Amino acid sequence: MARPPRSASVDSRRRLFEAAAAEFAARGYAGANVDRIARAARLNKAMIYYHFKSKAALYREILRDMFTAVGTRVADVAAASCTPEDKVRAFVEAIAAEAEARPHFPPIWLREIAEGGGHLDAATLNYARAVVATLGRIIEEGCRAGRFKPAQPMLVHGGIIAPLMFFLATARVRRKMQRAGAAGVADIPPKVVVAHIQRLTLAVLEGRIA
Amino acid sequence: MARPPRSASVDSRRRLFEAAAAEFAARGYAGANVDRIARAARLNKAMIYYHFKSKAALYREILRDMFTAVGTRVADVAAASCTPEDKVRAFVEAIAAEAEARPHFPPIWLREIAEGGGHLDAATLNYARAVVATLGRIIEEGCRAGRFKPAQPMLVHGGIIAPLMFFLATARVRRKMQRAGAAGVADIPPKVVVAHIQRLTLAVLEGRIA
DNA sequence: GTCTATAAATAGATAGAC
DNA sequence: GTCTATCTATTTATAGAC
Repeated sequence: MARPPRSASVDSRRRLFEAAAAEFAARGYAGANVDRIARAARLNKAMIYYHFKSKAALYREILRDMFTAVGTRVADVAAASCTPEDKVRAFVEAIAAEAEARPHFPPIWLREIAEGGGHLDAATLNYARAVVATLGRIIEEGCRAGRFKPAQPMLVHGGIIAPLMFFLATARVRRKMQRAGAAGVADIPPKVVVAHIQRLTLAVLEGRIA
Repeated sequence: MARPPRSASVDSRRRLFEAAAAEFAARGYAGANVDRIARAARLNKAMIYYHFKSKAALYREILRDMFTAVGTRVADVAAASCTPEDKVRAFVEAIAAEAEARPHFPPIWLREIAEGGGHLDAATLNYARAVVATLGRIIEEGCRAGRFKPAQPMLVHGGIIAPLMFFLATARVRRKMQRAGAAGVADIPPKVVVAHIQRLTLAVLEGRIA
């Protein structure tokens, strides 16, 4: 006996959300086309305006989803009871995991950086801010424990997310370059990148790179 | 006695090029508006089509200018006669210098990454490829001299340009976050970032981060 | 070389039927 | 909730005068 089907609209809303995320990732906010989004979701334009207020509102919802997911996840990391070193590793791992769960995440994040955060409303900007602040607290804790040297949280944060987003977002271009003849450019598994960034970050925090 | 004025069109072409670079950096390819570009250059739309074939061709020319500038500059670095360590430092410095000379450079580069290099024609893609290859040769040289451990050129390259573009491109967002209350987020001078990345890269190549 | 005016296409948003 | 049809604004691109 089949379970009573949930309202079809819940599903169509989710399909539109997914399709929109993919479209915004591939073409950016301005380049995205609501008609194409609707068709990718096997629906039509009008349904976007039924479920969302506008193209801009739809985009903001995707941004909020992204940044709140990362924000709450790293907050959990900071609250855990383990060494500062493990928290740093978990911090990197957490961002990578959220990014891998959402393939559209890295391109959209990169674009928002390029845009100067023009599409971020105050609340979402706050979540982005909180991520850096969380890392700052982990660093402080490590300093108090005598394991880390003091460091600018923003500098460390950039050192983590920039290469992470770069490698996750460039998988496609790198394959393109590989086909064009560059050797050993494409086959760098995410695991390797994450491990590399974890080691790098700890080396910085422990003052081993001067 | 005034020098005979060069043809006015040379100047108007350059003005359009500059205005276009700024527009593409701020809004991306799709978000850019040829009318706005023309007005920013104190000219009109028709002049864009007089000097350039199309919006797409204009954009491609900006990309080519960017990547050829970096490509030839790092080629000089690799050809210099100095230690591999100094070449690595100069490599980072060279990219930073070209990026600082063109404020539109980091945002556009970030967007191209996000886009998967969709706007890069074969020739320009080749220049991007050449930059990585050049770094690869510097690494090899260091390995032969027994100073570097073998490393994936692409991994090292990403570790350089990702944080570099990130910090140069985020100056604006970071100021926005600072105004919203985050402390010590905005005031990281480019010099500090470059020095940090130079040390980081050398630590990786010398096998000091494992 | 530079301009105005306009053609032609595209895309965000809504009305209204079912 | 979902669709078709359409309105309206925007925008790339060109024609043609000066």
